[in-house]
Amino acid sequence: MRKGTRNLNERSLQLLKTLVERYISDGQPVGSRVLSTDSALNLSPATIRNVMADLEELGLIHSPHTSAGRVPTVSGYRLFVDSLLTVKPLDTKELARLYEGLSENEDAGTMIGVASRLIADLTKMAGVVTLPRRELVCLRHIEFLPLSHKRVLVIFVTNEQEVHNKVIHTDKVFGASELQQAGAYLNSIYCGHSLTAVRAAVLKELQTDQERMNQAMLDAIKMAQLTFESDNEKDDYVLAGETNLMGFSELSDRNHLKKLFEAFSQKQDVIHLLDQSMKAEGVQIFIGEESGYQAFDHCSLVTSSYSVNDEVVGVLGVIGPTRMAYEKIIPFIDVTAKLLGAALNPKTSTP
Amino acid sequence: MRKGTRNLNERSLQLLKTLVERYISDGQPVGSRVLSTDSALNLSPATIRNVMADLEELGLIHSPHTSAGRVPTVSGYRLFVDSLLTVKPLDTKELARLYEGLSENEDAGTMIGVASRLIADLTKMAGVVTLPRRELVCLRHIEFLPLSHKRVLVIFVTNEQEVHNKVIHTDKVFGASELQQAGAYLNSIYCGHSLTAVRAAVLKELQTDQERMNQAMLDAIKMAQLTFESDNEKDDYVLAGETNLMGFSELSDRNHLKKLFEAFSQKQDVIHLLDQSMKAEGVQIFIGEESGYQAFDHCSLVTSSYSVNDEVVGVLGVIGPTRMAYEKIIPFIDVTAKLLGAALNPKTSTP
DNA sequence: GATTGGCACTCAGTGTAAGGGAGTGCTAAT
DNA sequence: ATTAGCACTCCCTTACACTGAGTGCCAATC
Repeated sequence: MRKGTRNLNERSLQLLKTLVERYISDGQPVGSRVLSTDSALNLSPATIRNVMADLEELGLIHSPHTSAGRVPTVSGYRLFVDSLLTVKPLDTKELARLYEGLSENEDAGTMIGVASRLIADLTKMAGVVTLPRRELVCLRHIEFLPLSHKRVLVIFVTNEQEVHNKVIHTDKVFGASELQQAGAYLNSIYCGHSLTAVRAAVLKELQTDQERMNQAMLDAIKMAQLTFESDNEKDDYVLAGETNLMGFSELSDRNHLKKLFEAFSQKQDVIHLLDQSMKAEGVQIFIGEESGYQAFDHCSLVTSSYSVNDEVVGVLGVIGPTRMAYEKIIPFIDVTAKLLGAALNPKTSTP
Repeated sequence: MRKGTRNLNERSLQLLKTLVERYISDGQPVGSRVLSTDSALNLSPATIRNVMADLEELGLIHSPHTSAGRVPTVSGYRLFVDSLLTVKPLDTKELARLYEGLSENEDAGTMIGVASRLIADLTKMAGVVTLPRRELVCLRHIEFLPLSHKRVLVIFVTNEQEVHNKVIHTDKVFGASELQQAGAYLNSIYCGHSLTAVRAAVLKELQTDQERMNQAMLDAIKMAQLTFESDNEKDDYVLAGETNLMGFSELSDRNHLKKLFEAFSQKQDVIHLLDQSMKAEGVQIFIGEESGYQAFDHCSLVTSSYSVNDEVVGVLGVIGPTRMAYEKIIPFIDVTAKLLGAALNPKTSTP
C-alpha cells in the first residue's frame, strides 16, 4: 500500500515535531489548521490531514474523539524525544541558581536535599535525588555499644560527617570494653576504606586462615561482617515539590494523584525505576506507561545519573506530567547532575 | 424578643445533635423533613423549621443556599463536641489491632511510626505523632570525632538505641585522642541522665569555680555545652496516610489540598499546633478555622498528649475533614495515646 | 403560646433542544 | 501529490422547562 511508502519522510516528522511542541505548550489537541500555520512547511490543512491520518495509523498520534485535534501518544513522545527534539540552552537565571545552590560545601545529605529542592523549584514539578551508593562512602569511624539480649548497636561514620547506625545480633554477649576494643581494632585497619572494600576484606579475612588471629580480633571481624553484610541498607531518595504535581490538570484525576502519592511514600517503585537509570550514564527518559508502573501512567520521568570521580553513585530526576517541556528539562537535569556530582566530589568539597 | 427566651433549650440542642450526627454520616445538608423523622422527638417539619431558624440565627448552623438543608457551622460543631456528643465505645477489632501494634517492644522511633500508621489505617485519615520530648530521653553514650576547621562531630546515643549527631564549632583544634578523652569523661559522669538534666548540670558546672577542673575536663564540659546548648534540635513528627485525605470530597478543592500538603512538608504550622495541645492533658480538638492556620481551614484535628511515667512527652492525633465521626475518633485517639505512652515506658519496654 | 398544615417561593439539578465551532474524511479538481 | 470544497461528527454552550427538596410565613388548631 502506498501509505507504507511515505511512512516517515522528512515532512511527516517535521509535522509530528511541530504537533508535539504545540501540544506541550498549549495542552490542547492540535488540529490541521493550526498545524498548517504553525509549521514552516507551506501546506494546506487538507494535506496535513492526510499526513496526520498516516501518523495516527502508525500509532504516533491519536484523536480523543471524532472531531478534536490530535494528541501525541507515548510512541509519539518517544520518537519526539529520541530524534526530533531540539534541546534549548539553559536559562541563565536558572543556571545561576543551580550554581549558587550546588557550590556550597555541605555534607552529602544536605546537598542531596538542596538539589532535590532546586529541581522542584525550578521546574515546578517534583524533584527526586537518590542518596549516593555506599561504594562511594568511605569508613571513617566505627563503634559498638552493648544493648540487651545479645544485641549490639553499631554506629559508623562515613565520609566527613555522615552518621549511620544499625542493630546487629551477636551469638554471644559482649561487654562494653570488649566492644570498645573491637571498634578500636576495626578502626585501625579499615579506616579510610570504602564500605564495599571493607565488606570484601572482611569476607576474605573470614575465609582464610583464622589461626593467626586471636579471639578478640575474630569477634571484631565477625561483627564487622554483620554490620556490612548486605546492601540491605535500603536505598533511599529525597523528594521535593510533590505538591507541585497537584496543579497539573492532566493529573487531576483524584485516583491517579492518590496512586502517585502512595507510590512516593512507599518508595519501592520509585527506587526500582531510579535504579534502572543508574545503569545507564547520561539522561534517561521514561514516558507514561513505559515505566511499567501504573502509578506513573500519566507521568514522565527525566533522570540522569550523577557521578563522583567518574563513578556513577546516584540518580536524580524530575517527575511531571507526560506533557512536559522536554527540550528544557533534559538539559536542565543533565547540568544539575553534573553540578551535584562536582559538589559531592570529596577532593573539592573538603574545605 | 421571644426567640431569646428559647435559645438553647433541651429540644433545640437535641435537634442540633441529630442534625450534626446526620450530616456527619451523610455529608448532605439536612432538611427539616429528615430531621423530623430522624430525631426521637415527635415534631412536624414546620416546627423543626422554626427551631432551625433559631439555630441559624445563633450561628450554629447555616444554609448553603436558599433551598438546601442546613449544615453545622464551626460553632455548631464546637457545641456538639463540647456538650452534645455521646462517645461510642471503641470497636473491638480496632482495639485489638491497636494492642497488637503497640505492644511490641521496639525503639521509640519505630513505635512512633507504628502508631502513626495505625491511626491512619484505622481512621482512614492522616495520622500524626510527635517524637518524644528530650526531657524523656536519657543520655547513654557520647562521642566526639574531629572534622576539619575546628569542627567536631558529636555523636550521642539516647535511650536504648537512638543515635543523634551534630556538628559543633570549637574555639581551638582538638586531636582525636583529646576528643576521645573528653567523651570518656562525659560518659563517666553524665551517662544515664536525661538530656535536660545534662544541660542543666553543664551550665552549673561552667558557672561555678572552674579551678578544681583541669583543662581537659573544662574542654569536655565546654563541648557538652555546645552540644546541648539549645532546644534547637527541632521538634519533629511522623505523618502517615496523608493520601487518605485526597479521597474526601470536602477537601476536593485543588488549592486547599495543595496548601494542606505544603503545610505538612513545611512542618512548622503543624508543629506549632501540636505544641499547643501538648500543654493540655487529654484529648483536644481543633475544628476548621479554629486552628488559626489557613491550611487547616476545612480540617479538624483531634489530638491527645501521651505520657511516659506520668509526664507528658509528646502528642499524637488525626487530621481529617471537619465532617468526621468525632464520637468514634475521640475515644480512639484517647486510647491510642495511652497505649503509646505505655509502650514507650522504659520500665516495661526494656525486655 | 406552642405546634402544625398549607401555600407560595427559591434554587440546584436534570433533561431536552438548538446552534455554533472545530475538526475530520472523502471526493473531485488542479 | 496537493488542494478546495463539502458533508458529517462530535463537543460545548445556551436556553428553557421541569422536578424535587427545602424554606419562610401565615393562619388555623390544640
